Amino acid sequence: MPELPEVETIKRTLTPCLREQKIARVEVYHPGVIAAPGPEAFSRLLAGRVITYLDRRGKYLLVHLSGEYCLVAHLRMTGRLVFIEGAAPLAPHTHVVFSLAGGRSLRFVDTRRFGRLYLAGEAELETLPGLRDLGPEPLDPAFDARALGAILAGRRRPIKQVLLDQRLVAGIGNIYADEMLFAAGIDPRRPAASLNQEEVARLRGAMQRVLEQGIANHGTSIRDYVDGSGRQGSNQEHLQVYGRTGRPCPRCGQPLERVRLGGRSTHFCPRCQV
DNA sequence: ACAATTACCTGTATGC
DNA sequence: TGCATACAGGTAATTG
Repeated sequence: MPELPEVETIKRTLTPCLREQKIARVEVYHPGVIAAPGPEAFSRLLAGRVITYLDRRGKYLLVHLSGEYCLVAHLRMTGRLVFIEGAAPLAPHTHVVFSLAGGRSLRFVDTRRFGRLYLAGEAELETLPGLRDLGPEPLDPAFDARALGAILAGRRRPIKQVLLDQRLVAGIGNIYADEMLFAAGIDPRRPAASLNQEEVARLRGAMQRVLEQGIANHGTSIRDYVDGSGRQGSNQEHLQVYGRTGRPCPRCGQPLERVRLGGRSTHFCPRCQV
């Protein structure tokens, strides 16, 4: 499930394939995945535009286009954006095909159809619901312990739920939230405001380390995630707690536990995380 | 203003 | 074997 490191990896793998490519034609096989504008306008407005560069904001992928337009993608759970070299048959659940020159294409594939594509003018990007209310980028150098402390201050919700709230910090999902709280040695159920200064500093460091490791490993492929070239990442081999209920804690050997927090399964070590 | 809950989706795993 | 059910979870919308 694409979180910040996965979307960053997709951005990096797609960039050399898509830069300066012209979109010749757009086929929409499932209109429901186009959030805005309507599916016909989506195709019509995209045709003929040249991809200038790719960007990421939180879990959103931004494909900047000539003529001050931008294609925005959110892959949610099972969405994939993959670059295809030749005339390969359409994979099941292919909902949109962006045809490029020379038989190449960019394809949006999403089994569960949670993912959404938006086309917007550059000027209206800041007003897109979702993008508009995103919190700061956790890998921004400006995101220091003081910035994190300000976000946590006065919040009584469990720290994990605060980390998952995209309006407070952008890009963190269920897997990396569990991993960074383990790395910081903090119980995911603790009220956010109960963290002292030292714990906030530790968490901020853990957030950056865990996200950077995820990017270095090209993302976590547990079920569906693949990068822009269709390749899996390797970070699933480095997970310490996520999906490891009952197995020994890598630090102390105590069996890892799972609880439900805000409807999400939450994995942690009852001894190391206090 | 904030917090908790539900709808959206389908493939996979599990229980009987 | 076949069927029903649970589960995965990010976000928008809804309810409290």
